[in-house]
Amino acid sequence: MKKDLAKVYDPKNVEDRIYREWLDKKYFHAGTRPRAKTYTIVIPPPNITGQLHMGHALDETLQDILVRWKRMQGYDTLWLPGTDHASIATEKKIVDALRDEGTSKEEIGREAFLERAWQWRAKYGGRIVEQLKKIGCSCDWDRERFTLDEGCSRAVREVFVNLYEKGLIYRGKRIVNWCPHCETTLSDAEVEYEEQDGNFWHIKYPYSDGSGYIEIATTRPETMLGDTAVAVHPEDERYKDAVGKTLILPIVGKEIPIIADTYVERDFGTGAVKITPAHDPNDFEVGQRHNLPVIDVMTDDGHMSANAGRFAGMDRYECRKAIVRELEEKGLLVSVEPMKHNVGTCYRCHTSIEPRISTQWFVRMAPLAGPAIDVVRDGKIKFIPDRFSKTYYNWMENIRDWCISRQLWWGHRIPAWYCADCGETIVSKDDPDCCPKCGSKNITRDPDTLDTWFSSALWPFSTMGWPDDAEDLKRFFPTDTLVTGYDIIFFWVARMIFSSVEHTGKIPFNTVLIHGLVRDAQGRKMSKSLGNGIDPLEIIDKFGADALRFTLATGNSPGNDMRFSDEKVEASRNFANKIWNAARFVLMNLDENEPAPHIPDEADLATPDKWILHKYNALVSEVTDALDRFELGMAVSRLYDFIWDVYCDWYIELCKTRLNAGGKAKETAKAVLVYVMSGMMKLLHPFMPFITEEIWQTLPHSGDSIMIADWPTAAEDDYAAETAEMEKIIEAIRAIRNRRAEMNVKPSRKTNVYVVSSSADTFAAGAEFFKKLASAEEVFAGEKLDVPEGCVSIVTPAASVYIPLSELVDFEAERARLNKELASDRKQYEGLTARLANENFTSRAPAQVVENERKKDKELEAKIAQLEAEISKLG
RNA sequence: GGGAGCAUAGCUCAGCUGGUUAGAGCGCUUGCCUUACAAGCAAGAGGUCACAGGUUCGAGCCCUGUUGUUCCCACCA
Repeated sequence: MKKDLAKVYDPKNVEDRIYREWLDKKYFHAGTRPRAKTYTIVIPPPNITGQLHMGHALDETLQDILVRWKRMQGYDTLWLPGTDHASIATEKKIVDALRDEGTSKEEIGREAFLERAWQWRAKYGGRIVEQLKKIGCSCDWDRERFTLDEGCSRAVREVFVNLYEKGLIYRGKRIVNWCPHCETTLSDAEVEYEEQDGNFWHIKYPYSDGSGYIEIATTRPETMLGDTAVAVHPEDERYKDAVGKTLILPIVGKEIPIIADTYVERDFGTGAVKITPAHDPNDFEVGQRHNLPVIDVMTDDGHMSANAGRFAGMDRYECRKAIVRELEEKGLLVSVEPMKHNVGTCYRCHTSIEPRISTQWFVRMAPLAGPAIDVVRDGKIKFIPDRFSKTYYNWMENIRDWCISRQLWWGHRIPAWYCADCGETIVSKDDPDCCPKCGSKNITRDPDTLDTWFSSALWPFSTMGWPDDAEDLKRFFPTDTLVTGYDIIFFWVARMIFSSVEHTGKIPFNTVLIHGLVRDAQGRKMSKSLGNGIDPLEIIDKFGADALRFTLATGNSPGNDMRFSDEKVEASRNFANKIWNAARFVLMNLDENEPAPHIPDEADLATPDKWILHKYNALVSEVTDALDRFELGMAVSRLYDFIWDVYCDWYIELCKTRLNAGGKAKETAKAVLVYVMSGMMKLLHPFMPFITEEIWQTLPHSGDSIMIADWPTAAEDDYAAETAEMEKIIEAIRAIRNRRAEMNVKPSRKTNVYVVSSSADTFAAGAEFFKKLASAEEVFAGEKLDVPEGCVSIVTPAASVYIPLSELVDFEAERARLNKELASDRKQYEGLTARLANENFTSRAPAQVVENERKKDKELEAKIAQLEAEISKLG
């Protein structure tokens, strides 16, 4: 047995070695307990472009805690890992690389481009996986998946074709969110709104007949090049006679009608709205109602198109300036009103979105949303905390059709072909070689790919072999817990739910554990642009993975953000070190060939043993209950308190005398120390896997790894009486220390201790503890006792304690102190007595509560009597 | 415009279904190198639980309102 452990715990000597052992022994592998119940988590697949950031670290830590805990409870546990192809982000990396090489994706062509992307994935896609391993993730790496691998791709195609055949996927011309930088559409969820300073330009639109003008206001003057009408409210008195007349569109010079539509708000702006059907969703609808022409004045990359006439080729913002300048020159600009407004931006590159007419593929959401709402409403899927179900309902109930086609190459290519001869659209699971309608070979495949989130939406079942009736799917699907941040509910969680319900007829998971964001020490979001991100790997390097995990688990309550700072990790590191040293202490008292952890014969147990076992049993149920409720932060802080305050600060100290004494007493103390320490390590293992394994392996143990050890179960004990006795002693020791500290008595100065108490036997039996922990020379205990003159008196509910320090006693101060304590106790006693006299309280409060109050009342009564006696002794 | 969260010690936060005198970490004060640990030990100071009402025998916790703050959704050009 290895006992010469270093004084300071060094994670670097431990973590990688232990992780490798776990891997070698295949402990992460699922499916090895065929008769056990399953517990399954699928990882939220990190992007292959990604570097592990603090958000991942939190997310993975929480998942690993759950998975390790369930594994120890005997479940056949699967944590399925994998990565996401992240179409936009990855494509951008490749495009950038090509640009640096002086070429472009168009130049090298689709096939070569995809080859590059796969190379890129091979090179960098594994990086994040290695980083997950550093934090100790117990994923089943044999089942690692990728959203663009063969199986996932087959599922995507199956789903697309099924939905198309059911009429739930359609192709249509709609206003979409267009990112001019990424040059693709985005779904509504992928647009982030930012408040920006802008202007409200008021412009004159003259009547064609020369009878004056209508004033309109716009925040995007460049779009006027695509105006095809001006709309007013049908009941607006001001424009009653204008409807039906025409205006001359300034700069363009073309005639446009004035139409009436209830969409217009009379009270806003001038009450007249320019209608640009190609660049605004509302205008598009107005245009549909009034059969207006649709003129797209922009290009894919945010420049003005040929439809913009002489402005063609100009950047959209340059064009805006040019238009305003020209309006001003022509005297058509009435005013410029500065205003803040929300501008939609691309969630990847934060370029302003251009609403734009386009023919795209959409998922019809209304029929999918209903059943997806029901499974949450019926309690089949639970959000933790529950308030996020409201967020979910709100989104699902108001959802619009989902634009799923992307003008990208890296992704799942849409399985649709168009026949050049008859115009047929062919959507098929297998690539067709001719048009099934007219037989023409002249068919071309849609060039677009699908939204990345379309494939992630299938993740819980596409990774397990669906649509086949695969073994894993049968055994591990539906999964159990999904752990993710609240920022991703719409993108992913909601879409997994409706996809799974639609395609498998089952819920994808029963519980969604939502966590918040990890912020910096000032509470700011960690971001690249702010440069305030903290690299988890650096933290691991500096403090160890266990310390990082402990910090993330401790600071976290479901759904809430947390602040991260080095100081917090330091505290966690110190805790790891504390455990390490406690283990060192236990180990240095052990002999060769100690038996495996066990509880000694009850007859041999000393009071502190029964006390710690009683508290340990309570701990086991508290920790397990907290985990059952997904209160991981609660569970881990209970462990922290027990290990540090109960086991280290008290139990170890209480054992020292017996350990020195040797013999049977030592054997018993050792056994209980080992038993409780081993149990604590098991309870802590999900949170701090490395150090607990290292210590568990060093302690006597049975089995090969703490990872597959049995999760402790709380034993029934009847040690309540001994526990109460021990607490009396501890209380008295604390009181003595307190008095000595107040009087500045050095620990090295020993004094006799006299304890007068009705529980004198308890204190007599605890004499060794007073000697060891309260600087006692000799301990005298009795129900009545001859106490020397000139003692300091210390009153606890259970005892009056006297220590002869006459020369140090300031009798005036002593009297004042006792009186102060008496006053405070009396006040409390009166409150209690009043409460107990209240019929309303005694009859309505639970019996247990009343009982506790009575007990407390009696204790206080006794203590007050003692204090009064002491005061009168002082004269 | 709609919805949600937060407000507890100097700082960061716990406080589980309402039940003694509200806790922790960090910081601060005092004393200790007590043969596991100075990344430690012992003791201590510090809070009218944002504010105002209400329900209750009892409220940090439940209800109503107010203030401050953060976030999400919607997007009147």
